[in-house]
Amino acid sequence: MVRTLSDRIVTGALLPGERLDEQSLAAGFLVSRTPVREALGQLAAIGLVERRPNRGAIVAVIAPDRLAAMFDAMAEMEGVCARLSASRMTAAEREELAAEHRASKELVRAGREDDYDRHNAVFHSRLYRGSHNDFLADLASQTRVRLAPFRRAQFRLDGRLRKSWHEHERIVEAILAGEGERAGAAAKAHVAEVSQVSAVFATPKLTP
Amino acid sequence: MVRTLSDRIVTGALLPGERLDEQSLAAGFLVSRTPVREALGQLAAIGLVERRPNRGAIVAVIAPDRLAAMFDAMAEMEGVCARLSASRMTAAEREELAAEHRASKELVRAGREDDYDRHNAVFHSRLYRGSHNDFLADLASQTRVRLAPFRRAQFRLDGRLRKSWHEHERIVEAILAGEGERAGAAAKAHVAEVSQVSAVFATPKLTP
DNA sequence: ACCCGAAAAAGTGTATGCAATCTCAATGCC
DNA sequence: GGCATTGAGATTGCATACACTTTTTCGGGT
Repeated sequence: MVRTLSDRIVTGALLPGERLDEQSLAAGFLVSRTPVREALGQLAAIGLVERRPNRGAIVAVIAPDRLAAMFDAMAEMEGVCARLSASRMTAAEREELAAEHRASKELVRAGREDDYDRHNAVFHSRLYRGSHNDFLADLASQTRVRLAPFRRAQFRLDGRLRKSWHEHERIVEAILAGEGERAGAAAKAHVAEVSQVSAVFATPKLTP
Repeated sequence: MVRTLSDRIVTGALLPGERLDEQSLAAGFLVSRTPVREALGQLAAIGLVERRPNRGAIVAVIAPDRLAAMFDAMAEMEGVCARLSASRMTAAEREELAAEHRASKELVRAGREDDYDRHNAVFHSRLYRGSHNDFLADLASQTRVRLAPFRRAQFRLDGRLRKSWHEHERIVEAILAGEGERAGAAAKAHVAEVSQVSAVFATPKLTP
């Protein structure tokens, strides 16, 4: 249930600022309000929803400043992960990363945005796991999830798909070459780019 | 109430592995089980307690591997914060940091471990805030809290107080000089040292 | 003496009910 | 006409109750 709600927020089925009424949710999930409340509590702790005392919960709406900070932090974390990946990934991990990256070129050529989005998620996940630090990887994944609502439609932008692929290319090259610093810098630059692009979508659609 | 429980875990009043019985807690706080459950849910989301379905909650007991990963990640995060602090801290922030650091020398000389512990918390907090990235600072603080139960008694060790102060010294020097890379490296080294020292206390006292 | 199994006890997960608080709108006052 | 106020409706927060799972204990058998 936490999973379901989390997905709905991440995929944009629930927009930032949208009200999360306990009763409606309870009715929707065919359970009572108690487990709903518990789920909301957990989502609030994760940071996906915001709980205002006696005033109900809403999908977390993030101030522009904080959003920028989150993207900055994300860039730093991805940089660290990429740097560590360059020195710690096994040969098998490197090959898988490279293979999937090569395969994704076809998605770019065909302009299959949704498929590339899925690939992108896997790519970044590989980067996190490649650090061989599960905690850091979890932290990075979590942050990525929290940013998802604000990064969603970026691939719709003209030429973004191709640019994203080339940025990935630089990261992969550096990792394969075992050059940690360069990989880290490339990953940081990649996220910074995404941050720029995503700023367009940052404005919440509904703020009643 | 989340705060209270969190404090008890961090300060070691509740040890890792210890059982958190909902009824007892409810009785202790003079409330019903419902709010206790909610608090436990939040603490579980933060990672301070572990919830096993139908088997109750315990204070989070962390596997040695994961603990090592957490300290590694902590080192990277502090490194990033220190690097950013070197370039972003205001003159006032730099002065406060340096002033408090200098003042703490007296605590070392007098061997006042508890006071130094408090100073240490403030010092690191300043480092996080100095990054001028609230999200990153929050992330670092949270991780620091989660590690607290395993880092608690480190200052009891012989000479650790003095060593800690000298490590801080290097960080402060680099930040005042505006040398981000050096500050980052010093902070990383500092946490790595703490990690080493804390490994001694990592073994959970009770695993029934 | 040890092990296995069943029943009781303890404890968690969920549902429901009630009190407190907030929202919103209509009304009265300036 | 605009603004504060008050009441009704709606919603959250907490307490209690019950069903279900796990654990413990006690008895019997090997």
